[in-house]
Amino acid sequence: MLAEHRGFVPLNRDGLVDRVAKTLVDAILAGGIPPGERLAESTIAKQMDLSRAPVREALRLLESSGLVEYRTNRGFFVKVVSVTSMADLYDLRILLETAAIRRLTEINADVALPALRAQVAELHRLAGEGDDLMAHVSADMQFHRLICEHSGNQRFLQLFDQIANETKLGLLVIGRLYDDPHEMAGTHDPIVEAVALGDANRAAGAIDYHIRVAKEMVTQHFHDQQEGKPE
Amino acid sequence: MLAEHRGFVPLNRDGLVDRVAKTLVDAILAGGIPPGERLAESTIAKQMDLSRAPVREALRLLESSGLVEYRTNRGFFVKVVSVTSMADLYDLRILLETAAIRRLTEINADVALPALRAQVAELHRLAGEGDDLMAHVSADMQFHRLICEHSGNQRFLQLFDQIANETKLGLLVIGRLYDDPHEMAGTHDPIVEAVALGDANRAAGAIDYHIRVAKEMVTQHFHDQQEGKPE
DNA sequence: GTCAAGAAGATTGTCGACAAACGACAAATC
DNA sequence: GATTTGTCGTTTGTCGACAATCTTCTTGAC
Repeated sequence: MLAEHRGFVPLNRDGLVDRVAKTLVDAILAGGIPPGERLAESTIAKQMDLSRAPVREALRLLESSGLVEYRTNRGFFVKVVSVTSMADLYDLRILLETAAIRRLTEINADVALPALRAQVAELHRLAGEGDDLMAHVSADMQFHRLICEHSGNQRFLQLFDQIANETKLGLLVIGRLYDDPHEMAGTHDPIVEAVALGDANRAAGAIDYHIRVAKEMVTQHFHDQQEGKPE
Repeated sequence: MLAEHRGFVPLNRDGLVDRVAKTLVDAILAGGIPPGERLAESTIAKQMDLSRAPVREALRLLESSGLVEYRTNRGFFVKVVSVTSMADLYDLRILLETAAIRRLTEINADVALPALRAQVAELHRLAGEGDDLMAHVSADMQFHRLICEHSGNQRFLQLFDQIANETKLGLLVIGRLYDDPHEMAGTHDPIVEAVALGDANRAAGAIDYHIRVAKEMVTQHFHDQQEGKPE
């Protein structure tokens, strides 16, 4: 009953809001909609050939995952990522993931270890494959998600999912962190090894270091960019 | 109850969704709507004398603060608090607040200390005042909120606000944790003292202990209740 | 008496329309 | 010329109606 002409229209009636949200997330993360850009409800609705109601709800969803900002009577905007917001985000991730991997190592290592190893293998496979930035970032995040998933605390995973998209956005705004994707994949090895040894402290230290390095690179890139174009 | 039709103040229509949300939060936390209860949009809309649209948005807001659960095609329900969800929540709070108070002590103690002291004084004042459970819980949470607020990481505060209402809901479902409200107020003293000394480790240890004790009491209460009525 | 299929009722999902608010630009005032 | 005021087009805010879906109750077969 709904026409499927235009653009990238998802068209099963089931879970429409979720599909609209996903479409928007993909568009934002693909760089199709730059940070700061306004997201007019009627424009999106027209493009997807549906009414504003589901679009509005989808945008509210994106808001709670931090990709989008809402201002009363002004509408939704793609969130602008600043160096401090990214630094704060990485500090939170350090908290979350060190705690998660501690628990994982202590109570769930045998189940989690194969999954982590498989994901690292996937990272190396992708590294040999090509240089699809989005794919590398997603696979990296999936590794970190696995850690939260197997932490035994559902809320850890929930929190991770809440901040994952924003992290991705930050990484994609920056571009490439590592010149060699194999090097990036390799930075995960010490974490897995520590888990394999059953050494929770070492695992926590390894992931702390891993994320801390990433944070430094990210903040460095931001400073470079700001100097590059001081507007 | 609401829907100010009398008088001439229809200009105050600004932030309607927020006001609806607040009304609902108050109702839930006051126990007016028990956990598991369905929140029918049209019923609420009728009671507040407005249409379903703003009600729906308000409910989505509550969802992101964890007070309410949404199921596709079934609607919104007041979230049922379980012993594991509460335990997970308290573990997350331990993570968050130990880190927050570390940072506070190291970089912001002089500004934060007066605020913390004032809040403890307020706790004691309320303890002498009477036994309004909701007031005690709110004042307690405000103390913990101050810690996140002065942590220097905006995201810590954001996360705290996200889980604060759910914590309150859990506490109110249980009822009273401490027999003597003065005792409850007193448990905050070691935290403030450690901050005053500028000892971040000690402060972190103090709040870790503080929250851990609360967690034990909460889980204990839940187990007692479940035994009481095994359904 | 139990169970399944289906009708009836209630609730959510989506829509198009209108009202209110905002932002930009033109006109008026000093 | 600078500031204020007025107007207009665009976008969000809210609404009532209808379609799709779920729940409950009825009915009938076994």
